[in-house]
Amino acid sequence: MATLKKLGRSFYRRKNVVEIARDLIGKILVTGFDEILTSARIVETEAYAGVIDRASHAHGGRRTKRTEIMYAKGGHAYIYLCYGVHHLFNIVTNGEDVPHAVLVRAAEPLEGIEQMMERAGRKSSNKTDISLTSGPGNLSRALGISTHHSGIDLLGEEIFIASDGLRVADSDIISTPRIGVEYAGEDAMLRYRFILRGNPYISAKKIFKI
DNA sequence: CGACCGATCGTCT
DNA sequence: GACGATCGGTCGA
Repeated sequence: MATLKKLGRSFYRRKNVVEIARDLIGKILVTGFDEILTSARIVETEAYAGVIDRASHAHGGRRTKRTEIMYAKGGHAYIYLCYGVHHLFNIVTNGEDVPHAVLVRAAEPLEGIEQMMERAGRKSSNKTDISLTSGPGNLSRALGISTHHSGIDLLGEEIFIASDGLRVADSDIISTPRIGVEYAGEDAMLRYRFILRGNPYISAKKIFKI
C-alpha cells in the first residue's frame, strides 16, 4: 500500500463544505483503537451546510449538547445515534461557530477486513460482502466508530482521514440529492451527495438513476 | 425486485 | 412521549 498522508487542519477549515464533501471521495478513512487498525476508501459523502440547510442538525443555529461539536473548528468528528441503532460518522468542517459537516455514507474496505467482519458479526469464511461498509450505519460498525468517539480530533491517531495520492477525476464523481432528507423541503433537492462512479459499495443505488 | 415493517434508544419538545 | 441523515428481514408479485 502506498504511503498515507494524513489530511491537515487546512483541508477541513475550508469554507465550502460541498467542495470538501467532493474532495473526500477517494480519500482513506482510518481508525486505530483497541490495537486494531482498519481503513477504507471513501466512496460516498453528503454535505450539510449548517444554519441555512434545513436538512442539517444545526439548521437555524440550533445548538444542543449533542450538536455542540458541530460548532467547533473543522477537523473534528460528529457522531450521533440514528433510529436508536446506527452510529453515523460526520466530519465537522469550516471554522469555529460555523456548523458545517460532511456525512460519510460508504467506503471500500482496504486494511483490517477480517476485523471489520468480526465487528459486524460476519463469518470470516464468507466472501467480502458489499454491505460490510455500504451505508453510514454499516460503515461505522465495521470501523468500530460509535457515539463515544464524537468530538475527537481527526488530526489524532484514533480516527483520521488520509490520502494515498490517488487522484479521482471530476468525471468519476457524480452528484445526487441526499438520502432520507425529504423533510427538508427545497433543500432536499440540493445535489449535495457525491458518489464514486460505478463503485459497488455505494448505498441507496436507486438514486443513481436520477 | 419492490414495498413494507420492526428494531431500538438518545435526544429534544 | 415522539421521532429519526438506517438496516435487514419478510412478503407478495
